[in-house]
Amino acid sequence: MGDESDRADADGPRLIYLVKQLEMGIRARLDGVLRQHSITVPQYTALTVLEQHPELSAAQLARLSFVTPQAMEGVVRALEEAGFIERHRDPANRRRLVISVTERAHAFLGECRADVSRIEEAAFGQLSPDERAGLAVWLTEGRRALSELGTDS
Amino acid sequence: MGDESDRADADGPRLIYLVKQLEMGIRARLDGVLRQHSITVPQYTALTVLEQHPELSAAQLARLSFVTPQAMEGVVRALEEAGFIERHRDPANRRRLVISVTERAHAFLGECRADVSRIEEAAFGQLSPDERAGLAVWLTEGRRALSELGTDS
DNA sequence: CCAATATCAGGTAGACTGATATGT
DNA sequence: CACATATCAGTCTACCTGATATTG
Repeated sequence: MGDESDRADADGPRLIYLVKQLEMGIRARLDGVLRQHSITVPQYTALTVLEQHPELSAAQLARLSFVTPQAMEGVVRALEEAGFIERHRDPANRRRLVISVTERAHAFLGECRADVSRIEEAAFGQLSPDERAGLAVWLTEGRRALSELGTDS
Repeated sequence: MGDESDRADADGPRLIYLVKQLEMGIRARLDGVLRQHSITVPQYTALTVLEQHPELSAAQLARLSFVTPQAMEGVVRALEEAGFIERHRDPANRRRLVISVTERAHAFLGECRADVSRIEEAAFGQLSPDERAGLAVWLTEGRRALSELGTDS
């Protein structure tokens, strides 16, 4: 049982710290860029997820994002008030409010794309396409593994 | 100029999104674990950085963490009030308040180690030592590249 | 009756900008 | 005087827990 903890010391910082620190750098840069477009980082992140996953409910989006439904409610409401999403009652399950991304949101995301791509290139520009693909696999795999554990221990 | 943005579409989600989503999963799990130890995720993260970088000032820690000095001030003050750090005036530069980690903090971090290691293993347990090392290099490199750009665009 | 969804209410923490005091 | 550091003050967002109504 002492094996993993000893190794964590020997190998220096844990991977989860490195992920966190890299994300802090991304968030700071993204915050500066998105401020000019009058949207927050969580709102923008949620919007991009919604763009790639149509027909999602707020509760499903919350689970994908590892936050409570209440926390996601505030983000989704802000996006709705900004005219970036619309919510319609699901006829099959009338308790579900299905989220759809508006045309305005597509246009908005298009306007942000170049700015966001610059951050992507700043962080990972030195990696080859193969290295980027490998990194994407590991990040995705880590995310999937954590989602299977649930939010509470 | 359309090259990077087109490729971002073709390759699916950007790496910065994957980093962000993985970090959200880590944060949620870490939040649940650290709650039981009565410390927040930013405070714990700052404490581990301070443990590995002695003689840091709050301003330096803020730069390392990609936040403003004012934001880090609140985190550092909480750590100070909890008895995890002490601050002493630097004799060479009397405007600097050098931070040192207390014995109590070392003991506290030791108590958390097993719980945090479980999260690390949950996320990256399927990676080989070589793969972990490679991932660490890319994450560190991305962090370094972003820090050279500064917080504002 | 229980589970899932949406949402209201209240609380805390962390992040920002702006301003100020002090030391180099 | 310019710059770095520390820190006060105000504000906003985002996250949490708890509670409630509705639907399946």
